Amino acid sequence: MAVTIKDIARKAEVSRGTVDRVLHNRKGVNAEVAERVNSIAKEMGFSPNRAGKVLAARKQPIRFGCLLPSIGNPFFNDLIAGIHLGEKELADYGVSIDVLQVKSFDKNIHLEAIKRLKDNRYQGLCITSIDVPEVKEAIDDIVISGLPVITVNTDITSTGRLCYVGPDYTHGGRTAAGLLSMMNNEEKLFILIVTGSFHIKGHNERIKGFTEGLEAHKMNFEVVCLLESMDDDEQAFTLTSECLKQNPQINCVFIAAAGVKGACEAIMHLHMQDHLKVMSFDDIPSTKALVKQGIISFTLCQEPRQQGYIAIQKLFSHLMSEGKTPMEDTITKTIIKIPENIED
Amino acid sequence: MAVTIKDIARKAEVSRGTVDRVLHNRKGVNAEVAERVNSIAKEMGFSPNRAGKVLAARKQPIRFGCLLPSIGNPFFNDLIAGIHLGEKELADYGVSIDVLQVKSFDKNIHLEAIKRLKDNRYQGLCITSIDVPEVKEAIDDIVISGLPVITVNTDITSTGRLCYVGPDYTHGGRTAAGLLSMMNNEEKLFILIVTGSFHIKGHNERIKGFTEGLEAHKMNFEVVCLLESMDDDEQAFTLTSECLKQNPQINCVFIAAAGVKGACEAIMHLHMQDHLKVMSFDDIPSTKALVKQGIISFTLCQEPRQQGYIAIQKLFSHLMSEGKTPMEDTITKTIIKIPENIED
DNA sequence: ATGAAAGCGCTAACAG
DNA sequence: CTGTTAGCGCTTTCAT
Repeated sequence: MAVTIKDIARKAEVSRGTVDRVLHNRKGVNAEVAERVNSIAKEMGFSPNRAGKVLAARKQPIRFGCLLPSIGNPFFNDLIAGIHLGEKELADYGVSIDVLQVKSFDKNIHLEAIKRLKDNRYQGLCITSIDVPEVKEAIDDIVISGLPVITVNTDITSTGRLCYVGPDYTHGGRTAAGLLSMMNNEEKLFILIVTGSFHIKGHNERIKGFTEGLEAHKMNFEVVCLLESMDDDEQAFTLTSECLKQNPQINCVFIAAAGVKGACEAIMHLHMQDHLKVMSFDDIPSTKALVKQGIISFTLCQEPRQQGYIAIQKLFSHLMSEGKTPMEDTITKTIIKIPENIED
Repeated sequence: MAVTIKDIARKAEVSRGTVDRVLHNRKGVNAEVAERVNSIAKEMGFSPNRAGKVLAARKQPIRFGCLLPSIGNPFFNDLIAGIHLGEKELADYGVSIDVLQVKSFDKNIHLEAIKRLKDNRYQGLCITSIDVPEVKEAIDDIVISGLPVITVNTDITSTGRLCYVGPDYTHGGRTAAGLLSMMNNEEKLFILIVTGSFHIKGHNERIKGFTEGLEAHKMNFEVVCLLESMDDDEQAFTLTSECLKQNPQINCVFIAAAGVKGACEAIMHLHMQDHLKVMSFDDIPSTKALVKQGIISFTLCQEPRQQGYIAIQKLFSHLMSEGKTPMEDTITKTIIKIPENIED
């Protein structure tokens, strides 16, 4: 049977209340007593019982807040589903979650949203934002005020955030290169890269991983064009169409971000799908359909649902352990999807 | 705030004890009262609070038993790790787990092990066994006695088991065919299939999925040999060596079960690795190494860790909800692993 | 500064 | 047949 607060109290010859005070570093305990209780607790290997904590805490339910740039971006649907799964599983423990959705990556919108979350007195935050100095400052501000913050999907580096939960973008790019190298029969690759934005680190890392991977495999390749779709399908359609027309030698399209549907429509419009190997990321419904149709050879996913779910679980764990256990980053897997396993 | 037993008691004008009795279908309650309480509970949307249940149940800790044919089969290491992860997460709720490991698939050994589990008064069982009549009977026997049973990794069909947690073997084979079709440049495939046992359904389903998948892709192929390794590396080595020597036209090896290392050693011995596409299942350490070396083109994994973890979580959920929520099967994903993402 | 007691939701034991 | 009570581990409040 696990050791409880009562056991410690008995051994230390104090009351349960005192033990509780010591364990939470609350003021008003004699230093010697505190020392004694602490060492006994450690010695006995005490770890608080979740069920007990949760039950006692029911009077003040736990609330988490999330910030996601998810408006107009179906990728986040699965991530949000993961968040809600976590909420459901923790409902018995009094946890409820608010998701604040914003549109795109405008710095001021994000700063304002973060401020709103801060003012809303949550017990924990879960944030996908942009890695710029102002946001970093805002995050650190929150962390200093004692509120735990987990970054999701996109890290915000060098801040006091608890941990990061999300993909390794470079790894995704490298995996695409690895698969492509297995599929290619020594003919030279003329590659069109369609990225989302030159200013988003994850997109750049995917491209870097991809080209580095091709080099590592000693592939004979040339990047013919590098287009910026601004994660917009129309933009992707227009730019891809033009590029393909002007560069008929292209035999491979690497879509590093959103705009998958637009780029693929351009390809289909020009009836080039049979002569092109197309790779993409994520599996939003339109991408799924394109994989099933065989337009896209494969798409790489990075467990969006798990990202949301794990982030919530970690916030809760952190609260339960009062931050005494260090939090490690969780890097989600790179999942290869082809027509056969896209529905998994 | 969620509705509690107390709320129901007040509304039904009975005591909490009575409500508890009704909710657990215990004898000794006036039929009319029971009816009233039940309808009020339903109406108010009552669902028992886990934390409360768990705390109250601490006097009689929960014990689960598992049966795995894991001795000498490293595949099960990850599955066991998943079981222990579940145990760790539920430790606060008084859950502990015994894993009974047996060697191979001998019917009598399994029957005896199942008997031992039954006699051991667990609150739930998690079983990987063989789908034969005697085992079915033994399982049904246990289920009838009121003990929930979940089948893991290999289903035991048409029994009263709660649900199955594990892969879809056919799907795995079909995915292998899909990937192979993407990698192949129209030359005819001469295929050697190395299976584990002709009597294990999962192995047969993988082969069926594979050949059906190749047909669906209109691949030009011929199965030259079909070998039975008995999941043994030495056996696999010997048979594969002979077959490859006698059939030099073979350019593709499909390893449907264990024996991966043996088969690959035969290939390397004959220096044929550069002329063969090799596919396998699972990612035990030796298989991982072979993928990284490039001997195996890809290996397909079916989330062994998740299988163990989910099975335990489901058993616990079932206990917590007193079996009032129906349990659905969980089919694990088919994960494609190539050198770049094998460590994920 | 510390102890005592109540209560979170649920179940089990006892009392009628 | 049903109500009452105690207690699981923990936190909080009140009393000392």
